[in-house]
Amino acid sequence: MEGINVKKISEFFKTLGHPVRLTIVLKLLDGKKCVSNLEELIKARQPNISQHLRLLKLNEIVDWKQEGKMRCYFLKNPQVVKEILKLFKRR
Amino acid sequence: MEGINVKKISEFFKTLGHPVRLTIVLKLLDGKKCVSNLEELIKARQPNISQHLRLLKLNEIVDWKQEGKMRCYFLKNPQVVKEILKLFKRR
DNA sequence: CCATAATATTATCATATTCGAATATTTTTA
DNA sequence: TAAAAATATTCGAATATGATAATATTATGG
Repeated sequence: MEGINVKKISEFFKTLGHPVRLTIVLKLLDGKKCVSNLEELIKARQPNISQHLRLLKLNEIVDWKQEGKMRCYFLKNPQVVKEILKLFKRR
Repeated sequence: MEGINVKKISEFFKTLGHPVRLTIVLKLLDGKKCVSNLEELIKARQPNISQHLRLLKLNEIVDWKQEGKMRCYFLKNPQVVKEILKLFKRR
């Protein structure tokens, strides 16, 4: 409890604590996707998706790489996301 | 992704995504505590702590039992909390 | 270099969350 | 049963967050 950065951890959870952001993360479990892919998969507008992606990036949940004219986002650690979701089911 | 209740999962994370609530959860890892205990351990006022405990209860993260004149809160599944925190470190 | 496709940023408004103060409720004990 | 201790609830103001529209930026192909 002493060496623990409560602020950082709670921000991490807060980041996952929004339905659109969580949906993005779940979609990315299938593999990397560029913004326009996500736009088709999620009921949200492009600027909104970009805003959420920004937060996911800030919290080190996703990263991206440029591919042609598209920016493709992917999970930094898919395994951790999978296991967190598994734990949720046992909560 | 189909059988997944995005709303419920994101609310679960959102609940953990507040520094005071996360602190409460971390304190409860040491064992059950009544509200006045938590009041001593956390820099927040009693009504505020009760408000956060209410959310933690609604999201099935904690439960309580009456002990004398005190209401003692405990984690419903400490093991899951421990493992989620462990995963955070590997994120 | 220019046009365009793809994505990001900003400003703004609406809504949600949070905290404190005041008050209510509940439980126990005198 | 009345008082006191412990906790919960309600309300309001301040702040934070979210979505949209409008605009800006960036990268690539021509």
